[in-house]
Amino acid sequence: MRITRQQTADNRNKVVETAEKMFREKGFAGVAVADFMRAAGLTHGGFYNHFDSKAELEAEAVRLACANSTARVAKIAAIESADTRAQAMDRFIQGYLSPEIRDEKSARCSMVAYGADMPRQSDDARTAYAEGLEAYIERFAQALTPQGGDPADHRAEAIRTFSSMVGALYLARGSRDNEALSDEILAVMREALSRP
Amino acid sequence: MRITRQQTADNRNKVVETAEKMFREKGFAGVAVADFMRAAGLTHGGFYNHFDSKAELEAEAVRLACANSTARVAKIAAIESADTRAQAMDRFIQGYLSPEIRDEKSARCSMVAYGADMPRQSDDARTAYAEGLEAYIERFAQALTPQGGDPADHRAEAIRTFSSMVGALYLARGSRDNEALSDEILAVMREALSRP
DNA sequence: TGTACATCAGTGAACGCGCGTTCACTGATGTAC
DNA sequence: TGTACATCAGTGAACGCGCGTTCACTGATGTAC
Repeated sequence: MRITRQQTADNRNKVVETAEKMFREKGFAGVAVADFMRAAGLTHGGFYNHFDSKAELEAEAVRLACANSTARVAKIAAIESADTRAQAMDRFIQGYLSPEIRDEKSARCSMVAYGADMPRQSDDARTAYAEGLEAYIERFAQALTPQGGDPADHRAEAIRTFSSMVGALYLARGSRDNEALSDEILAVMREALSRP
Repeated sequence: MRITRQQTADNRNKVVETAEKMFREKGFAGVAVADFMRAAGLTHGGFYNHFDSKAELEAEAVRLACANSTARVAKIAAIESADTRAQAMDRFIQGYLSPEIRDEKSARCSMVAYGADMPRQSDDARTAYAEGLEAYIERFAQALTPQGGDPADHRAEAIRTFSSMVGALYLARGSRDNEALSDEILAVMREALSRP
């Protein structure tokens, strides 16, 4: 039963978006082709009309996830007023380190979600991650730059800040069984990174 | 062919140690029972004389890895002279953030190696990780404490420092395809965390 | 201390399951005229 | 615009492989006497 070109394109997007979210929750190996196809409202056989292999989709999922994360920071970087921008950035960082974000099943941050698997992923996926991180840090630096400043001067600050955030969220997510410790890590880092 | 009790115990240890190292390189799912048994010089059938399941071994691997990592920091914390201790800690941190450690196939730091998989591991493994991290941070705080100081006062500093280290190593390992970026992240954090 | 038997760690074939991928088929869309 | 046929996305059964786990067997060690 052939469908319209539009429907075909929509289906493909739906598959990528659905799989991407599931990968962030259960990892690449934890989600079968049949799983995300079913979740996208399709059957597994048709997958290969859109992709050569599951690995190809995984790379595309990384690209999409990085683009989404970068877009979120870019939105902050685009704020005109330096004060408003700094406030938005502070909210972003404090939110990033909140128990709510930690407790989401699908790791919200693509860099946290996918970093661990990169050494075992395809060249394509690894390149997507590395390029995505570069773009992300660049936007992050812009978002941290005061009115009229040069983002290049704030790149090291972006790296320091974002590394701390990633490490804290990573450890907090990994040690959720010890709630006191996990909460403590987040609280210490929220305080350390709060921008008064 | 029955073997001596000593040999039995040795074999079991060999299996745990071998598997633990392989898990850090390829992840739990990336190493089959037959793989690590062969690497340990045995055949796969005998595995179940020592463990109920692969999951049980995974939990034991996490326990061992955390104990090893904590022991390394404990060794520094045990140094009497505050100056020597501070120097050792500085070397440890600078080494942790070196390209050499990043480029090792098996992530050296247990917390980095296993954190990402914890949300999908058994209760047993998750508890081992969470308890291991608590012990690690406690030792880390001791190692950072100057002569006669109270480690409790340095716990927040330990969390800040270690979170930064973990985030930087994690991102650097994930973005190795972009060598300039990966090196830059490590360099920025070595500088930020150097203790003059 | 010596003997006879029970124990049990190691072996490797086999089982069953899940997964990625293939394939023949369907039928509505897209296109040539 | 209407008709006839080709295309191709979707379907679901089937294939082949790898993996965790089981099992019958082996034979040296451990133990009871």
